[in-house]
Amino acid sequence: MTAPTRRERLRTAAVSEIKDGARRLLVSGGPQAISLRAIARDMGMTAPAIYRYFPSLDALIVDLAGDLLDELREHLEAARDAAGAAPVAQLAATARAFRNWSVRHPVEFGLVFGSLLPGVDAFPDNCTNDDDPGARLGAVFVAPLLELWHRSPMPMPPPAQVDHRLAESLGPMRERHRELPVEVARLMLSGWTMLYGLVSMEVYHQLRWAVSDPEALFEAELAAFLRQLPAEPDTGPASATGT
Amino acid sequence: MTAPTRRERLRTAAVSEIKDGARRLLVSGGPQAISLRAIARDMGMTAPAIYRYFPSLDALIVDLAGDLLDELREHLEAARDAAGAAPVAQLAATARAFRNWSVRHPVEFGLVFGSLLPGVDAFPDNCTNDDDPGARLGAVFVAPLLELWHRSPMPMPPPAQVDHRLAESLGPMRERHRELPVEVARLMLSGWTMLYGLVSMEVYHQLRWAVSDPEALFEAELAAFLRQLPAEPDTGPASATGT
DNA sequence: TGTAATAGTAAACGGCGTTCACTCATTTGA
DNA sequence: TCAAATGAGTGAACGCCGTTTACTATTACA
Repeated sequence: MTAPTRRERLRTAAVSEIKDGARRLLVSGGPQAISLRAIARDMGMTAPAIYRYFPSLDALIVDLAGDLLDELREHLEAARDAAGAAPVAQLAATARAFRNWSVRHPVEFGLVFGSLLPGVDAFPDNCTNDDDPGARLGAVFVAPLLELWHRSPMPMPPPAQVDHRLAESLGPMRERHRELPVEVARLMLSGWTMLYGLVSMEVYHQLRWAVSDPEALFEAELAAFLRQLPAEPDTGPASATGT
Repeated sequence: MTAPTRRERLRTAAVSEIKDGARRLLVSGGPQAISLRAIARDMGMTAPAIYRYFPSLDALIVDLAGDLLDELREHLEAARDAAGAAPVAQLAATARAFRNWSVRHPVEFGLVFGSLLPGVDAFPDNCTNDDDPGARLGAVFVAPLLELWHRSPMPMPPPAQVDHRLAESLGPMRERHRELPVEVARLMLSGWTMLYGLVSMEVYHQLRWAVSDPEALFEAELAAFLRQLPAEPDTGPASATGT
């Protein structure tokens, strides 16, 4: 069970070579440019050979999208872990990392988050599945917010102020993260919406009519969001979110 | 100059028949399903004939996207005009109309706002061109906000609180709408980002992990945004935003 | 009435996803 | 050890696709 057989090694190597080729095509020519024949050509193979590894082109693209999502999540987690123990600093670092990756990988961003994937309804309707792109990324943001809440739950708006209908609607999220207060859930979703919207518009060049420096807008909105959070109690002398 | 010639009538009829076919294919099978051959087949023609009307498939799709954007804008303007004269009610109606159209036309939404269009960098980089999708829609929201400001400019945060770098970055937007105060610009962008992000995620099914009733979240965020605005001074007896 | 522009066709080129029948090397098990 | 089974890869073919080219009617106009 431990050592992969020779066949298995070759197989995984082929799979990743296929995905590498697909990503290269994606980056250079957009999602439309991904073609089995081109991938096979780059590998010195014929197109039907790829069907030994993926049942269809769409399946390959969905698989690639999943990999990209993992890559993004690891990027975020690395930034969070490098930001120290203060939840607010972690949140800021994660948000900045999300923007950085997206701006640097616009086509990949479009594949993961943009429109409904080529194969009609791609990312499945698993309401309660961890494979959801939003869910897996959301979790990275939920953790620091939740810790912040545990440290000083005061300054959040009281539950009564959260609309009853909204509170009921937050069910799926609070099932996933047990003991997540409604106010924290609402705050998290509000911040995530802002982040997602801002980065989407920047990546798709839909902010150029309004703003010449998208990073300035991003930093302003990020600061406005962090201002809603309680100050950290025990971080020590200078809680630099700095620069 | 006034009456279009017979040829012109036939031509515009053919153009709109082509676009109708393209949209039908778009709705039923996504952007990938739009093909010149299928359109021509539906029209009882051959594919090359379409080249008399559009220089390429990509050009046709870009043109269609422009039409969809106009349709959306007219939908918003109709909702705004039906909401009475109160700017806050107009804003609320416009935002709800944006969500309604998008949810009812998810594929069209994806074509207009999603990812970078099929033909690489589709919507051109006209920083100062009115054809920008964000710009044309943004204008619908700017007007009521600006009028609200003129009625009672008090409750906005003072200009000093708006970051200097952000203020400079808002140049393009403020050139387009003359005499638009920085605070109003910032508030408008903040609301538009929220609206765009929320609707995008709902349309692309990226909220299902968190929320069972997206409309509840939408209404909550909309209410939170409107709460930032000053109360209207002179609307009369009951300024019902109601139902 | 004759000429120029216009709308359309048929055929062809190259590219695409996918299927099918086939070969060949590798692994497996008696 | 040797035969059977499995896996990887090929080549040909089918039916799509966008686009170009040469060609034919039809319409508009002077």
